[in-house]
Amino acid sequence: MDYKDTLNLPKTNFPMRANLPKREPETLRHWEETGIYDKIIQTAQGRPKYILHDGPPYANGHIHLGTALNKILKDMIVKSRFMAGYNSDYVPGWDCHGLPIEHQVDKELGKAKAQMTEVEVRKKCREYATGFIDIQRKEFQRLGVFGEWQDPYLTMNYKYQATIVRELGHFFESGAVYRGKKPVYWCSSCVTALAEAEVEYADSSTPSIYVKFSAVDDFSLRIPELKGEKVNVVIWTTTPWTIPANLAIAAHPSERYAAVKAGDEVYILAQRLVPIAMEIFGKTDFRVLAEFPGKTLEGMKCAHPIYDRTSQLILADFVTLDTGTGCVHIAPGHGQEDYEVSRLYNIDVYAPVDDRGRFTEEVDFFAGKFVFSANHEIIAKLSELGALMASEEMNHSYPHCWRCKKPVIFRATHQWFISMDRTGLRESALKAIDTVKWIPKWGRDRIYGMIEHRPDWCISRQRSWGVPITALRCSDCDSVVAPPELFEKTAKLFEEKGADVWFESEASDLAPEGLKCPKCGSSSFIKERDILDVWFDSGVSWAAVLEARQSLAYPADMYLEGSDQHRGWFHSAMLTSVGTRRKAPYANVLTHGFVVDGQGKKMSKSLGNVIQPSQIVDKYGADILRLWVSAEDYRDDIRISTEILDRLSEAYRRIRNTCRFLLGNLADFNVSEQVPPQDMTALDRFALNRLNGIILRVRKAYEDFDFHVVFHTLYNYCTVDLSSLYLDILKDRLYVEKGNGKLRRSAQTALYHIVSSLIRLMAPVLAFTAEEVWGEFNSRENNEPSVHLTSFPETVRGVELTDEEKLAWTSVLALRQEASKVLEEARGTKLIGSSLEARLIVSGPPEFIQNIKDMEDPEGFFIVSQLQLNDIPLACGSNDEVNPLSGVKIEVERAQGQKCPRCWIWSSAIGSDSEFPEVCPRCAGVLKSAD
RNA sequence: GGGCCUAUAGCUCAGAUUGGUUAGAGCGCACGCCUGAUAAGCGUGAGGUCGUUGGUUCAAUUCCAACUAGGCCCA
Repeated sequence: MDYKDTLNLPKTNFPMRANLPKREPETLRHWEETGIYDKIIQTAQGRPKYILHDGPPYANGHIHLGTALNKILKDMIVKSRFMAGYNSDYVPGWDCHGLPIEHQVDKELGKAKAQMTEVEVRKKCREYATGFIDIQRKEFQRLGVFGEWQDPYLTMNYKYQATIVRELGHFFESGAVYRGKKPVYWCSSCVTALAEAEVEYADSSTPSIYVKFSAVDDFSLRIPELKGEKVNVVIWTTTPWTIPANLAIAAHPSERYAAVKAGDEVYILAQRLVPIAMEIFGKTDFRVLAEFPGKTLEGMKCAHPIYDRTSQLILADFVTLDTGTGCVHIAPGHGQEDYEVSRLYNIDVYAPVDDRGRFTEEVDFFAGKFVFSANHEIIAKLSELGALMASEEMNHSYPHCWRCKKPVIFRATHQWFISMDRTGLRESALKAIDTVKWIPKWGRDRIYGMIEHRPDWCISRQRSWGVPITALRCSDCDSVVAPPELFEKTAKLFEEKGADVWFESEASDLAPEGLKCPKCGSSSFIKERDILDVWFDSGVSWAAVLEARQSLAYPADMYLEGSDQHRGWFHSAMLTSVGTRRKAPYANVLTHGFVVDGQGKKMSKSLGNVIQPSQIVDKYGADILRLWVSAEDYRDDIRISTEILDRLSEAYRRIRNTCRFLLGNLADFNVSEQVPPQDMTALDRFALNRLNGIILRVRKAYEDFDFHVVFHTLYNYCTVDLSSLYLDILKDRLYVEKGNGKLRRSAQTALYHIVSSLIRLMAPVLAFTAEEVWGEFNSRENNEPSVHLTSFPETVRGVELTDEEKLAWTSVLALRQEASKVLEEARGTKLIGSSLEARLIVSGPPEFIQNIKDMEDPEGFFIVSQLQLNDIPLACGSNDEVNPLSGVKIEVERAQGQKCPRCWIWSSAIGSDSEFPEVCPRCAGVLKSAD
């Protein structure tokens, strides 16, 4: 007869194959229909808060793996904090203003834009952003991310825009904001400022000239060899038209410079470049009078070659000696580096060029001339004045306008700044940095260095799509008029009508009643047309979101973004918060690395190694993507490849199948049938003791945000502790023993705790699968409708082990491992196939053997049919602490008797029961009791 | 070019809080077993000059430096 039907084999509806791409959307629908997130919020009422504040992704394009990684990490934190007993409401957000969107809209509009008003363009931008918010929201939700998706924060929301203006007002009020000049890319054909992203580099031919600046100061005071000589400093430039704006010459502080005499003049230039330069100048007969470090030159003055003013010598680290003379022509109004170094020396930002790229009236000889066409005239003038040492044409990469493709210029224009030092912002920010916990801790050094060295924050942009800098200027005296009432009035208007109102209204309508210029008393104003840097928008989210929403709190417990945000959002949030609230907006900052390919290279279209989240979700499922996020140590850059995903799929299947096996063996188990710990078998208690270790370890890992520890711990638990050890041993008892017998119920009690804990421990990572397992596990009990409403498991009580018991398990486990090697040898010689065909003979020291004798079912533990134990006194007399198996010998024989057709264990006692003569006594007993 | 970071088996991770005997785990791979978790389960085995080169030391994969490769941010 077939005894299979008399066994208690696993039974479950939980499918082995996940088919995640198909099943996950169903789960999502279920979550939506049951309002899972609302329930989470309700459940969390009254709990202590743990606020993870979302850094807003930019509302442009689809999500990529980096944003997916970021959102999944956040979700794992939010879910795990909820399960650890916190109220962790998550409000996702989007960054909506800014150039990339305006840029896209520009492209779509093409020439039509010229006919449109600013407000019309802004409307298009708003529509564009809204479209992508909807797309990204769906994409994020598909990943199983929970949050207030129906009420996210958007930087373009009217209320948010109002907050931006209010916070800006606070900066104005504090005196930190000023209007100054700064060079920007400027297209004189489009008559507009350009951002870095709007500039394309193309090869271009320009004149390159060497110009001498004759000394005004007496250089021999510092370099005695120059006594009585006619000294010149020689510069090199590829933009002759900036010579009229020259105000300084920069040398490298530590490089060596030489004073070279050729003919009756002395030329100063970098020592290393002397031979090349002299050849270019056509001077074959020269000698070096002196050599000195660049810093010797600091503060000396030369005469401007054309105009009646001086040009001072300064020092700058950016000076290189690849080309030119090592003496760099500095026009503070026409170059980024020139500008920065000039500020250190308090040199004016001078840019005598108008919007159309023409020299202004103040420029003698060239006024009204377009700068590029003035190049040759300037060269001619220099030559005429004897200042030109050499001139040649040169090909190099030069910035061009992305729209009209014409070469652009660098030109100082009026900009708004937040001063880093006027109100002590830098100092306060640096102090606040040390009140924050940076994870990993090098994050602190990184942001500290940036804030320590950053220039004043230029907050103005000459664009349409953003929040305007709502300041006025006096029409009569040009003073800035920006009192608190103005910001409060505009904020109120914005709340109601949005920031468009600034563009639609006249200055007179925007100015508060009775406003007068504090300088001249005029009441006629011009409104500022610049908009704010979008970093200011997202930077103040702590005010617009954390302070504004009841369910949240300021400062946040955590900001979590990629490591690039030390320069970005962490930075702007810190400055805005310190600037107006005097403290950091976050208590912890966690950073993750970037997603790179299997070789550690960054993903790029040109390398063709880009993987989209949707590809992974469609092929493997979101849970595999989530498993990937959890498996990798995100503090470094994290790799992704098909091999990695395939490995993870294997891991996923193992975890899933372990759950399936557990569920299958609990099919006939009811919680009311639990066996109390003291009545459980020793093996089951041992298993629960292991489970407790896992629970503690995993909970700690969640607390520390060590998700890869969560993954490795749970995965190893499934494979090592459960599948290959405990569950393998347990099969005999579960299948063969009496269905409702104590031995079987003891095992099931353990399995119940295990699966119940496992599901909850994995829920923050495997959000979909855990829910699926929960549905099957909980179908009889109907406690919580969702695993995501439960809490992390507590450790099981009453299964503690004494030190002696622990030691005994260690030695018995070591023996089991060794036994499997011996069994494998026997398998190799065809002595046995299945281990149940074996009889194991273990010989060893009496105390060691006693450990085995004390076991309740030693044969079952080794999964063999018979076990023979022999005491042999210890030869050397001492216990070996390191190796519990010293002096132990294991042998294998074929098991005696016959194979019981029911339990497959070999026994000599088959046939001893007259009623069931085919089976072993144990099975006979079980079969009888079943009747 | 500057700042910060990373580098352990094919893959994902441990590890040496204070340098010290054969550097661990799981997966994958190879081979075998089982066919009562079966598009599953079990076992055994082979894989690493701990990125490279120097230095400190009796001793370094572990400390230091340089270099190489890679990443982020600047220029």
